[in-house]
Amino acid sequence: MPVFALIDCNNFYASCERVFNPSLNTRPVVVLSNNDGCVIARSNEARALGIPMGMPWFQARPLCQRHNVAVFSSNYALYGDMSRRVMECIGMFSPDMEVYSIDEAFLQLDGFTHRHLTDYGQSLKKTVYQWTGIPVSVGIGPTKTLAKIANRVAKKRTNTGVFDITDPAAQNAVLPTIEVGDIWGIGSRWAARLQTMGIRTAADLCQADPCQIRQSFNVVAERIVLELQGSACLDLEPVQPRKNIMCSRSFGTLVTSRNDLLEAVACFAARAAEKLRHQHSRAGGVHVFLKTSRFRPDEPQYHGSQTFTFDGPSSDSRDIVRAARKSMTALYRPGFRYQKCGVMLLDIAPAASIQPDLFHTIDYARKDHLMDVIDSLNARLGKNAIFLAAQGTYKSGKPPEWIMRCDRRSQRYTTRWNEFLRVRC
DNA sequence: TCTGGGGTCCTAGGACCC
DNA sequence: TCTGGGGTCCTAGGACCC
Repeated sequence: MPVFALIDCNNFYASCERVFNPSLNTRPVVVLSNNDGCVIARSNEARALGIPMGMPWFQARPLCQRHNVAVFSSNYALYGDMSRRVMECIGMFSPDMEVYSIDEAFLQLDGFTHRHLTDYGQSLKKTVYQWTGIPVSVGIGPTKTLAKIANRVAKKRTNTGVFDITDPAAQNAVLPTIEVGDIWGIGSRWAARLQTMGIRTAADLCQADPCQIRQSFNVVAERIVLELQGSACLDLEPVQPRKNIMCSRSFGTLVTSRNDLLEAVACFAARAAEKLRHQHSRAGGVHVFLKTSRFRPDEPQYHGSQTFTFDGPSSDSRDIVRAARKSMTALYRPGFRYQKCGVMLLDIAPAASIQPDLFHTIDYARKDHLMDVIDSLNARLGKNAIFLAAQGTYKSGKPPEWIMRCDRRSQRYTTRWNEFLRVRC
């Protein structure tokens, strides 16, 4: 029988901030989304103050000021690098690992059952903390879904941060105490529908008839029932190249100017192209969208999108930026105050397997070489050491209006030479 | 004044094919 | 009066995740 462990970092973003700033250990900590829009991470103390996840910052602000909460803009350079370290450490505890998100990983521990699994979890937790400073919780179970539940229990109801739900007795004890909406894969819509069917807890869902759940919902829901019953339907997933690559941002302030939009969309397109090349793929097309703010119902609303298809697949920033600007030009209407735009790359395929058509004239070798040079310069000298002029050059000396706000970002301690932690003795 | 970003999978229905 | 059967592919929309 398989054994899965789910390792989940506790309040990951808040914990990252604390690693480099121990004075935060005694203060509630909150991290804001991109553009300082809303709360996306909270330390336990901030949770206890009743600051809900997703609360807009302008609403959370008075509460935070009253309670001396430390508030940070998102610092993805830091979180991404800390995540890499944590994952590297977790990976030493089993050859079979799936990095599930920036702060979670599954391990398969089938071969480890001769050890005491809880002890093994303890030593993992201790090692990650010692090597990275990040606290984690470990849930162990016979399926991924049960391991998720075990992790929840580990985090909320144990002092040790490790919980093993492999034993059926443990399952019988825990499942009735888990609300159906807290099960992995059951969102708010399904939870509401299940409630009306009289299914309120994980134990209720576990006892439901999988076929009937499939008929009422779909195969995904059926799998959740089976997983709760202990038959593993979900394996560890190998890392797959992305099928879609998106880059979008809300603007720092609402934008009216066509030139600003062209500059913004060029930046997003260039960033998306970098991600595309990083996974050695090419895209068949570019999708651009542009919209006004749904939170301003009093203002005229505009939602537009446009798809551009390449003659042959491309990963060349110049092609992708050109296509994005062309689409933006077609989308733009004067007289609106725009809140957000974005670029999505479509029909992504591995660069190596591109089938050129009989009359193709694209010199891939030459284009790839240029992009390699750009990417390696930026890797060596820092982000945007070299970029396309269409991305804008800050001629006026101050950043353009569309640049997102991040007034409260901490130092990028681990990825910038000039932002190292300084300690005064 | 101020409300994130980036993904995945499944299903139903329509177009189209032989 | 009477109008097949079986398949694939694509898209939009809806659900979910962190």
